[in-house]
Amino acid sequence: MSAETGADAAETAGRTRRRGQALLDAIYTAAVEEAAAAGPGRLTMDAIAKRAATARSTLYRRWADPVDLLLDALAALHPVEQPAPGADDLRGDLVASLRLMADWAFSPAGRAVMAIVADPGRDPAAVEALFERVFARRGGTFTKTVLHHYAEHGRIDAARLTPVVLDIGEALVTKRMMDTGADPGDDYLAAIVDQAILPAVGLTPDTA
Amino acid sequence: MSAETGADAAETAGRTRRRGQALLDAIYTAAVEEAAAAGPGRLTMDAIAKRAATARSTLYRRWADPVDLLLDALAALHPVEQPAPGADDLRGDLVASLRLMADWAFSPAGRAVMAIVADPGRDPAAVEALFERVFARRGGTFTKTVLHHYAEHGRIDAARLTPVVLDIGEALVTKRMMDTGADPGDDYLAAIVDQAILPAVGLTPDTA
DNA sequence: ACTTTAAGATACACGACTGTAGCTAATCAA
DNA sequence: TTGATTAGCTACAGTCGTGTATCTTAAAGT
Repeated sequence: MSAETGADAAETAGRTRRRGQALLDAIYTAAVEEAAAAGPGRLTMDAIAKRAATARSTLYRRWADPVDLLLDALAALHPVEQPAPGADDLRGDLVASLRLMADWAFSPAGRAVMAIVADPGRDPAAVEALFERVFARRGGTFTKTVLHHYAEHGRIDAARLTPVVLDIGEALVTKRMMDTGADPGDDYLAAIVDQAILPAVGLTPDTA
Repeated sequence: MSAETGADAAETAGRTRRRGQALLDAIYTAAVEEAAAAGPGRLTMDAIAKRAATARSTLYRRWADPVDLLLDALAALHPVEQPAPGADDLRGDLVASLRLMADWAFSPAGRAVMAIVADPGRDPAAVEALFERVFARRGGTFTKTVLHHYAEHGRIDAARLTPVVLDIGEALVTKRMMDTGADPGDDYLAAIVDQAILPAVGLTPDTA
């Protein structure tokens, strides 16, 4: 008495029993997808468990509440790709870094993060934990990495790389996504670089 | 048989009966405050009714669900103050318009709107309705009003007032609020104007 | 092989919110 | 004053999520 007529047992769920990392990965993925789909405000242990095809008790053994779980998930998931400023192409590298950011922001993880930080009822401690655990290990923000690289090579004035300037690209991409709900196209990213970032660092698109 | 020993009846609630606009105002205020406190994801008819000191059935007579109610509330509430570009002070007017925006964004209505547009599980139709009903009647965004005013007076090149440039100020204020959770100080608003907006329209803080 | 661990599957009482219904009495318009 | 409207109250069944507590049996470790 084992297999028989049972349904096709979608991807071995139910008959085999996951443990350790495989189980964690499934739970983390489920948590982030659930957060991206419903928003952290509507995130429940129940929904995560269902999506991960596990039992609620399994979740309660490790985490006290859904947000706790979600923070672990965001920290554990594959880190965001890093911009790699390469050739002598400041403008191109900036556009590419914004492309990376937009792709990430549009992923389940990015949408979950955005919803967390925009949540009015957010727990300040949770946001702080999020920044520390998810972003701390990263060198910095997307355009920041690129801008600092070119500042070190003397292409732009390091004195102009203030916190405000380093935020321009990310801020505009974020706002665009909140306004339209869609991924900004490459044309828009290029416009951000040409019309906002480059002027702020004292360059024109031609001289970049 | 009327007053008797009843509790002090906080601000006549319970003994008098509100109708029409007075009741609507109370409900709208409660809805926005509730949304700002809990986030639209956690917004319930029950909580709104409790906060407005009315009965759920009163709400269900008019609205089908909490978001429906919230959209009406945001549309009905006092519109956002308009920036009034005045003297020949572009920089000062820009800072003032960002101050207006920050104050609004930090109000219950602003936080509710921010949470709605950042909600991953948001209903696109709701967001569209929000923009149409709440923002359409306004001339435009905060810095946009100011920038167009000075463009008409020849102070800045109208060709540079692209959608991206018109969004810079609002985007940076929004991001700052999401990052810190606090109202950006006037110093930061001035930095946004000096380091991001003015360079983008082709001016330096001195020439503004 | 045997033992230990813990995933998975129940079941349970509890609370919160839902949507509907019915009643009463306050408010308004005639 | 009279009648129509409807705010405010109460109750209800139903659903969903919560934590906790079992029990079984796979999947490790020895």
